[in-house]
Amino acid sequence: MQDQGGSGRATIRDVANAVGVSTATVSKVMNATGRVSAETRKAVLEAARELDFRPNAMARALQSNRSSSVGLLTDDTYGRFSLPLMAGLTEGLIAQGMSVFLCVIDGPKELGATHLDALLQKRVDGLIISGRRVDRLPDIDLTGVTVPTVYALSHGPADGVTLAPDERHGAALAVSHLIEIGRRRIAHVTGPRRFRVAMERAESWRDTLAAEGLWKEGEALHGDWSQGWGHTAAAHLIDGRPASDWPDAVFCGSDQIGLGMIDAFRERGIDVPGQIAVIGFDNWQVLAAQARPPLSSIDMNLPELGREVGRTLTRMIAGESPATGTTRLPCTLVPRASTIGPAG
Amino acid sequence: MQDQGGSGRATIRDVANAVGVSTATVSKVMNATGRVSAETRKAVLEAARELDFRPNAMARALQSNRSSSVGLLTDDTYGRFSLPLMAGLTEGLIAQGMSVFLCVIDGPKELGATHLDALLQKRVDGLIISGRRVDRLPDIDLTGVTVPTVYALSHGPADGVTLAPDERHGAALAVSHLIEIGRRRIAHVTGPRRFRVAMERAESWRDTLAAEGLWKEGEALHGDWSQGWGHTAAAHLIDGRPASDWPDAVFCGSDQIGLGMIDAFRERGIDVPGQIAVIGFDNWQVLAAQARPPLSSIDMNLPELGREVGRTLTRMIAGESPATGTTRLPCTLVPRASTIGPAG
DNA sequence: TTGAAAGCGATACCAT
DNA sequence: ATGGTATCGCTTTCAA
Repeated sequence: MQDQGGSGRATIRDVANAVGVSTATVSKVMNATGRVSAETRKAVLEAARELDFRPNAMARALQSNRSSSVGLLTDDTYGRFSLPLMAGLTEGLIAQGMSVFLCVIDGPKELGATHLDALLQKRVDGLIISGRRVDRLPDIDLTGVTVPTVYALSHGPADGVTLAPDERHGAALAVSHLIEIGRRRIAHVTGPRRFRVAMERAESWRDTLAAEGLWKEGEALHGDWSQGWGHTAAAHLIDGRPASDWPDAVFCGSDQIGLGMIDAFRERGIDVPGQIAVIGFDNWQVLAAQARPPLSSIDMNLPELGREVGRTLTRMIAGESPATGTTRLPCTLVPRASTIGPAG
Repeated sequence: MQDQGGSGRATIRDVANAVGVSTATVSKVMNATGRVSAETRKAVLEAARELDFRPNAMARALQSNRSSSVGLLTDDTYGRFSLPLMAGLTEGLIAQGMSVFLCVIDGPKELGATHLDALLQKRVDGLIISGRRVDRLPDIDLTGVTVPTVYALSHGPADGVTLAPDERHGAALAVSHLIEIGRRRIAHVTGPRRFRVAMERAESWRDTLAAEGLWKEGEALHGDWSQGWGHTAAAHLIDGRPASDWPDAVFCGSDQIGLGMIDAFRERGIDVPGQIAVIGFDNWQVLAAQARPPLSSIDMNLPELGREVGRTLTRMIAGESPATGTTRLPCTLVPRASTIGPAG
């Protein structure tokens, strides 16, 4: 009593029979290809609706050699970076009828191979490789894979196509912002040296300061990405030093570090941003907006990156060859009270 | 020079030709069905490997009427709950060659319909519906859809199959833990009343306390899920009251609330857990583990939930009819310093 | 043990 | 403007 019309199980032949035409004609109507009389078209359309006809994508794929689906391989179990990216990705691709297979390959090495094999059997039109660690690729062997592939966030091989946020631009945005609000002694506290993004942001911090001829003593402070490290680093910068030696702003490599920093300053009765302004990176809403004071940050525009990945992959599938190497997408400054104060 | 053998584009006929047998025989070998001589089998297997033959899943699907893929519809752009669930889901399903289409339908209402249509055209064998708001379903019209469907996290219709964490169990775990460490005046600060999970956790808090004959004054404090609310609620509980009126523990409806709480206590010089123990909910690692002190919490075991969703859906696809209504999966207590102190 | 042939559902070419 | 038919790659009887 639930299957009026067989819901979605009707074939093109059912429609053809219902109208009294051939399957070829129905196909033409459904794809708006070839000449069909207005009358026939209307009848076919009506029957299709009536029967809840939905063309079988498998059959179509078999015939056209295009599956209208792509695979996304990621080792990001946590999703802080992946999901916003996926949101943009699926949004961009669905417009062209493309669906995205998600494969989370956080686990034994063979898991990646298994997923990849499944995707290849399903004849995905394209592949996206994205990693949790922005600098290290998920562990998959792509040897011999001829499917168009885009690397997102994590960096693919030199002859591959990679899309990633413009880390240097983001860092420059942060530092320029601090300079604009009048800060001159801008410290940098960030993640491990082995992270490519940490080095890129640090370089950009240094370059931007140098371009303005500002405070150049001291180096970037490298630790992990955590709140705890922010806290510790703040102590390094402040404790046992005269206030005249303090920075008047800190650019942090992650929002978590920024939070720890703010925390430590508060404990010491240092006003943020009055005495020291703080800006983070990632614009991890739920953290940054909830901080006290709310933490200014740099947004990597991951959804937009995802959309761009979709566009690029689509073009590759269509036969184009986008620039190899890494294409950088701009970041955005999100000012909050930790730099501009409560007044705005 | 990269396509030795045409990488993954070889057909069953290519293999058959290479060996000098029929496609039927190759098929039998590949599927371990029918009788084939050991000799032939070996030759076929070898040729298949040689040619990097990968059966075309589209053709197989067309023939078997099974696509070996399922669709996951979610409106969780943020991913805090979705991704751990997906990780478990894909892990559980890939073992059976099943891949998961991810559809993020956070956007205009028609987006859901578009995605659903794409999935139906692709003849997914099953559907998973999961929401950001645990109590409200993503906005999709499933009328007339006959594909096996499982609801995860968010609750489906009464005659549907839903899998969700056992909120009451989780809350009971938290409260029992507090009681075990000797607390007797256990407050509860949680999210909005309109959230089903908020009400369930609050009820369980009340019931567990009542069962022990403990402090029953006061009601659960409902606000939003944020750190800010935790901070405010702490003020309610503490400010202007004699210390003898203070709770000696607070069970928080989210880790964020717990963080705000800890923060407020610290500002007031109240020792956690010395004077007041705090426990959160969600076990959002990156927040809870980084808190000062690290926040005890309740883990909803989302990856396991995902695996179970996979199993259930598989059974439904196989024709079984699992119990309708909601099946609850147990939570786990994750004790940290905010309840048991630094010593352990 | 092996193979020939009929589909699965849709598309596209070529007639009509 | 329509329709017959071969075809996509694989599975599955049914014969041989």
